[in-house]
Amino acid sequence: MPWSSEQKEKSREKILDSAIDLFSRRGFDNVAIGDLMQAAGMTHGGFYAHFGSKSELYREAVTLAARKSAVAKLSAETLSAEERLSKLLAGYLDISHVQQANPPCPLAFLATDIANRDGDVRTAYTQVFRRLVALIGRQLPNENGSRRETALALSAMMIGGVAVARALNDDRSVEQLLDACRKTGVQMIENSADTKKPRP
Amino acid sequence: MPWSSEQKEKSREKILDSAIDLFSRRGFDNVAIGDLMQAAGMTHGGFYAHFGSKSELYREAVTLAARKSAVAKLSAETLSAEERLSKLLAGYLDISHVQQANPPCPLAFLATDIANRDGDVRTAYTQVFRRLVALIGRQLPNENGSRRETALALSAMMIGGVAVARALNDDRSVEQLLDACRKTGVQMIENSADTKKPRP
DNA sequence: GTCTATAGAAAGATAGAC
DNA sequence: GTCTATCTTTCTATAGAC
Repeated sequence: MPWSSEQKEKSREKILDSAIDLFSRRGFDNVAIGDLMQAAGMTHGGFYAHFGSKSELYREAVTLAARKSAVAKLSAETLSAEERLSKLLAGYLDISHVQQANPPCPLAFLATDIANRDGDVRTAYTQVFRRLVALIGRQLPNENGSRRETALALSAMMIGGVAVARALNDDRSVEQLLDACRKTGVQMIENSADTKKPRP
Repeated sequence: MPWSSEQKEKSREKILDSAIDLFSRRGFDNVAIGDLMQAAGMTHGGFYAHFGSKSELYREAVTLAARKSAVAKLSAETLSAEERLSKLLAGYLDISHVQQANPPCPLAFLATDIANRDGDVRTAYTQVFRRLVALIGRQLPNENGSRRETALALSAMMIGGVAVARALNDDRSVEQLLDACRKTGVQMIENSADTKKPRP
């Protein structure tokens, strides 16, 4: 790649990184192109050399955020299924994730924000969600046919837990919520291992 | 109440109803005062005779939405604990709720939207969340000490399920997600009834 | 209390210099 | 490719007539 193109690619990545951070933190509407570009070390005029519109950037940012999130990193590590699930639960439902210390999961940080838009961003979100469900499903024990069901419900609880925690105004409630979701998540995984039979 | 004040109260309620509907549908930033007032049958100039600012209306709308939601209505009906829980799960995680056919639950529709703001709106959201958790907790069997834990996790799953469903672009995925959350919710309630003992 | 009109600010997108 | 400057639209909030 020639030097000029290499520089362009670097700028583009900087914009995307700023976008992931700022969109997650404030939502689509509360981030101006000027904010994004300033965070990327440029001025607002240069934006359109990289992206056709703010919405287009949003779509790309959602997809990239998923690839950069702690969840994705976990999928690369060599771990047993149990370990991976347990790390996923603990890491996702952690206060540091809620406070966006780690690269955030767009599913939780942008859920209702994306519901308010149309078109490509929602398709991107849907793909990211499907991937999370599939990842969780693969780690679950497969003694019965409810793996996908458990994976879906577990995903909803994790995403909901973090999304709600971010909206709450009270630190104690946040900790209790995260803790409850972690513990219940473990139980859901254990129950998924049992074959389904009527209770004694 | 004199007639004039009575009329004012009626207008105020119309604005609040429009606010609940439109904020839930589009989020805070994508609703203009003009939209709200038009939906309420007035023009934008009259808004400030009723509310000091758009944010103030948002706070009031969140609280009122909780009181008007299907969840609140359920708490008034005379039902057994099991029936109430089962109706709550089924009604909340229903496609008609996701599509906002019923009065929507602000916890699910506004979660990340509210996380992006500060101050009073988040306090209102926190209160509404606490009330949902308390309502669910009261219906759960109390054989062990995990009622609050289950109530928190169940709330997170319900809210997350609806919030994610709203963002998804694919009807089949939405139905599967809602179905999985309903079924898993029932299991969580059943497990909560068991005393906690090591599995055989 | 509700209307029309408007002030004032912000933001998305474009133009043109370098 | 990035800059500054600007066009244009949109929106919150206010002013003043009725």
